[in-house]
Amino acid sequence: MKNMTISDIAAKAGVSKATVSRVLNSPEMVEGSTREKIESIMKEYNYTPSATARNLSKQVSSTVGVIVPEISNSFFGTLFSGIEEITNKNGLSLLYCSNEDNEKKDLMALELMKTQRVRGVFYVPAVNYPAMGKKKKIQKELESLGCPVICIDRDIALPFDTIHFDDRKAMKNAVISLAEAGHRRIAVINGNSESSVLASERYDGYLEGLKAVGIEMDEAFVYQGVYKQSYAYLAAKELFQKKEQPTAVITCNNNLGRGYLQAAAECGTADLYTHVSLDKIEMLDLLKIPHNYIERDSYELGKKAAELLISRIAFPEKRIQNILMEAPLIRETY
Amino acid sequence: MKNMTISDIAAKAGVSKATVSRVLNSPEMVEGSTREKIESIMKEYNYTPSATARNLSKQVSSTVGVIVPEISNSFFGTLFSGIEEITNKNGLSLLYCSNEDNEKKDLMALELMKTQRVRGVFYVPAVNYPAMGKKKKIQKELESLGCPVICIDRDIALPFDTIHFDDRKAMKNAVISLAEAGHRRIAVINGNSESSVLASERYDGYLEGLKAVGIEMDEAFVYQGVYKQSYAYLAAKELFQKKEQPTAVITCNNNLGRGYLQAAAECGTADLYTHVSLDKIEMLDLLKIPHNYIERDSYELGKKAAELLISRIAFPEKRIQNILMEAPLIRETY
DNA sequence: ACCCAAGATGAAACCGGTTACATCTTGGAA
DNA sequence: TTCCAAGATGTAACCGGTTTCATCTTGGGT
Repeated sequence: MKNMTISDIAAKAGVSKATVSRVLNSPEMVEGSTREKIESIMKEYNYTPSATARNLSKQVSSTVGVIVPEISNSFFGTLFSGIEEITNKNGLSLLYCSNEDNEKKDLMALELMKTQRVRGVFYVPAVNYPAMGKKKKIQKELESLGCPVICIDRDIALPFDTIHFDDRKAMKNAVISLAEAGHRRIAVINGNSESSVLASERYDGYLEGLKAVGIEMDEAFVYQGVYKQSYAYLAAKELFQKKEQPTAVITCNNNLGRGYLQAAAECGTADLYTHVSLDKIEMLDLLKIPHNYIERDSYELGKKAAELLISRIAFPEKRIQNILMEAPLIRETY
Repeated sequence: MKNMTISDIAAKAGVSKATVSRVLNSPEMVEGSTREKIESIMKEYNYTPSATARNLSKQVSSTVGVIVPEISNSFFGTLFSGIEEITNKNGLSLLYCSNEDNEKKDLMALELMKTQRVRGVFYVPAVNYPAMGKKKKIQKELESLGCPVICIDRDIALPFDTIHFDDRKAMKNAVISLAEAGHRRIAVINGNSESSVLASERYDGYLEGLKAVGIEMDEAFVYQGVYKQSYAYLAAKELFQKKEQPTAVITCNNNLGRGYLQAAAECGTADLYTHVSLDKIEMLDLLKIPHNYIERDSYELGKKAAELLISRIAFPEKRIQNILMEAPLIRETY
């Protein structure tokens, strides 16, 4: 059964399509009996206006785009839910595209958003942006979108609104807290801080923490690779072999935390080190396994990001905002 | 900077918009030098055609819809990724909407898909469909979408393509396997089988299993409530209090499995019963905690579902398909 | 009774593409 | 040389809405 059009409805009601359009958009302009007649015909034929046509005609879209690395990662899944809660309330639908933490996909995702002429974009940039040339390209692409962009979780220092957690501060706090508990040899397992702003923020926080408590950085305790479980697994295994051992370890995202736990469980040394994980790791609380972590509430992040976009759409000229969210340290084992 | 239109490009190139449209859609129809000129102008001004206009004009959309209960549940997050892999390859973008396992939201989601005039819909129905009236309404709504619909994970017996796991068989197998290992008192924690096809399939599988091995069903061992962690937690606590105890328990989705584990961990009785979980529970493998589960590969489910939609779009008249996927039992503790 | 403003509705242009059809070239066959 | 088919391009209608502007009623003030 083909979809009805506004002309079909107009014909059945014996009015012009302008009138039908009015009952859709400003019903108060249409005289009572006419409106009722049109409404009943719309109901009878189950008519729903086409967003495509409406968007084209109005020159604005009713959908916003979301670009994240991978939705199956619970951090981003939850972020996405938070975004949805707010956009839904504002009558915006969500167009999803992953970038798989990969620059090429990232550009394709932006291209998609552009052809779709979305109203705004939530953008978690692919994690690595080494060369400045790449960054300029992304910036150009973002600007040519012609719509507001909210950079989430990763501040790639572009002239757009951003919102993310204060990872640097959280890392610093974690180090200080560990030091206060007597730890002097604190290892860290992180992503690559030379190619990722995210990783370098975290690393800087680590260094600041060490400095604050007067501990000299020991390269043997610093692992910076990729944000993958497998990398942390290998790093942990290597740590376990060292002649001089750390007494604490900080893992810098949920995948890395899982990799560390995997290695620890395999060696039966789960509590060899005091472990602080950036991002809570699921199931540990249920299993009553004590767990220290830096809590980043990604649902809240999503909600805040969505509110930021809504306000940006309403006030396009307002100056750029950079929102920093607190990520508290939750201590259970030391 | 406003977006360029096809007319702008045509004007700059000194040709008609038809010609520009041709270099976009069938470049071979355009003479070499003309095409190159147009292409270079498009590149220079970073022109990207509007999908909105194209969709309206072509009378087909390039996006497909996905309706799932909640994306933050890893089962659905992974399902979504699987869908994306295939739709991406086929040049389709994804419009997301959650239904929160709630009928009202479900109808709103379908309405959204209709106004967006999507090319097809992946639909995981809200879990409960008690009254036949509600079902008819959903069916009417689905039909009025005017596009292919793939019902995923939950077969609500409507005339659309479906794909889901053979939960009934998997449950039956699990019971038989437990019985063969000597278990006679096998409890089950499930959703409400009177209001959900999903839950009733699982319950029926459980009953078939009992029957196959000649065990009489004992109501004291059957818990059917809602698919929430908190429900399984309470159910498990209650089981633990019983004078006559089961020796094994089957939990019928990942939330219920988690709730059971939570209760068990709290009582320090993690291995009091042999536990089989429908759906693998994350982290247990990493932590080297042995775990029996019915494995449902939701990434694969998503890919298969997407292939089904692609083929349905290509062959609208092909007869309806109902695909059943195997869900193997993974045994580790008995 | 007259006039005008306000209210209801319609006509038509427009949004940015696609496409059927018309027109104009051009080159090769006869 | 003539003629026609094939190839290149343009014209204009169309997709399904929205919106400006014009037209037509109607009722109240004087």
